[in-house]
Amino acid sequence: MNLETKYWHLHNHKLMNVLSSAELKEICIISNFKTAKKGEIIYFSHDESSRVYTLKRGTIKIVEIDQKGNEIVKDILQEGDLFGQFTLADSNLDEYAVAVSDYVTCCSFRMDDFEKVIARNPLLALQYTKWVGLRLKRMENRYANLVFKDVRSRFISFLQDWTSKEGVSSKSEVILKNYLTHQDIASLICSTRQTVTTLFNDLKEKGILDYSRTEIIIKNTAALV
Amino acid sequence: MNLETKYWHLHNHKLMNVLSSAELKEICIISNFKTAKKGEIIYFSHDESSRVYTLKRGTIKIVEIDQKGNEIVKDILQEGDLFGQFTLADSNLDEYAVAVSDYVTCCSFRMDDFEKVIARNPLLALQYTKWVGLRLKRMENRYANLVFKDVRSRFISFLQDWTSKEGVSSKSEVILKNYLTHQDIASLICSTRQTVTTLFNDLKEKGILDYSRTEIIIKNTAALV
DNA sequence: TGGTTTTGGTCATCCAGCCGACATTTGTTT
DNA sequence: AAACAAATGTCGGCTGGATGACCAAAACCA
Repeated sequence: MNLETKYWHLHNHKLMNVLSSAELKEICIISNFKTAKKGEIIYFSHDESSRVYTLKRGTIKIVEIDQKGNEIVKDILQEGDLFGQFTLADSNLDEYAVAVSDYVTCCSFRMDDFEKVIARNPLLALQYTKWVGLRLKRMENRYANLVFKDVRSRFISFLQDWTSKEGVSSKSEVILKNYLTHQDIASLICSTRQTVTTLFNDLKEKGILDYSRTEIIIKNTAALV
Repeated sequence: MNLETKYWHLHNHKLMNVLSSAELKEICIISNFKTAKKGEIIYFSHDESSRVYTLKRGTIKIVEIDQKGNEIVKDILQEGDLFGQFTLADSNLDEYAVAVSDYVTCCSFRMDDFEKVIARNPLLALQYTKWVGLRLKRMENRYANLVFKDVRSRFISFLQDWTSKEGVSSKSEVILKNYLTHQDIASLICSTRQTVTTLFNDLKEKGILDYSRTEIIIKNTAALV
């Protein structure tokens, strides 16, 4: 089982199990709910004091900005994921979260409160620690990808990951609901819009996939190597 | 205070404080001590079951290897740092640790045992999570650096970080004990040996620094921008 | 329904920095 | 001290993929 898959399982089961315990409900009373439509900004790291968010529904992207205003899409998150100041450490990088789908719902609470609950609940602490550890591993993976692989390989691993997470099999094909623009994908794999477009068309010509603005159909999963 | 500095303080004070508590001593009884000379490999991620190491003395480098055998220097660690399987999650990347200085001493314990202690000591868990969180932030920083900055800027930030961590002021200069080869530095900033050499000589010509195999003298800290 | 914005498609240009190749210097071994 | 190994210097050629420019197609909106 690869790392991404593990991550998926973990955040969807283990952490959420603990998070839905009585202790967490206590937090959720003091928590805020927020809803957003496509394109709306849900959170901006400089706006407020440390908060953690859980994504209840929908898809969002986390965008990171450096001092000079350059942006990269750092992550695409789905139901069950955590975001915000969850590392308990602040940084010199800003980030914000934007709704990518409609009907995004999330719930947030103050890190202080979360910390208190953690301090009283060792199992949650352990779970949470593991969760942060996985995030670190994921990041290390991305870093290694960027260092070792060329754009084409990064693009293909990206498609593979995406497929294994959200792909829906149908006959011999796998279908992905596409809520990302070429620009988004480019940013995730650290490339440019134009290059991503070219790669898509290249794979299309080779009969490996088909795509439109709304969906991506992987026709030949095996050839995606 | 910048991220690197915070990290420095944290790992040198907060975590170590907790780690030296009674609970940790308990772990340390079942722990192994290891010593190594320059060039010796201390740990290899595939060799053994999950262990965590604390570096008691000396300097080591962590080298990461991907499936194809490519290597990058992931980190340079000093006294007080943790390494090994500390994320509680395994990965598809291998890594090993090599002594960079002589007289490296470290102590290791099984992750299982550490987990047990964490499960009984929520405060330690919190502290530990913060520590992992900092590592994550550091990694995110490196990633952003790689994406946004060119080699020259990365080289310069590297020197700045190094200086702020280990620089010794003397008159108007700052002296760094140099235990890294150009190859090591290249790998840390994701470049090549040749480029690093060129950059060193460029800064030397501009009167910003002087260097030999044993030390680096930053003559003009301000110009290092 | 027509105009405006966003996204996708294609191409020619260009350059940072990698790569290979080789020389020189420093350190280490026997 | 000779022989060897490791680290540093230097250079020219080469290329992946960024950049900018411009157009076409969808999607959105008034």
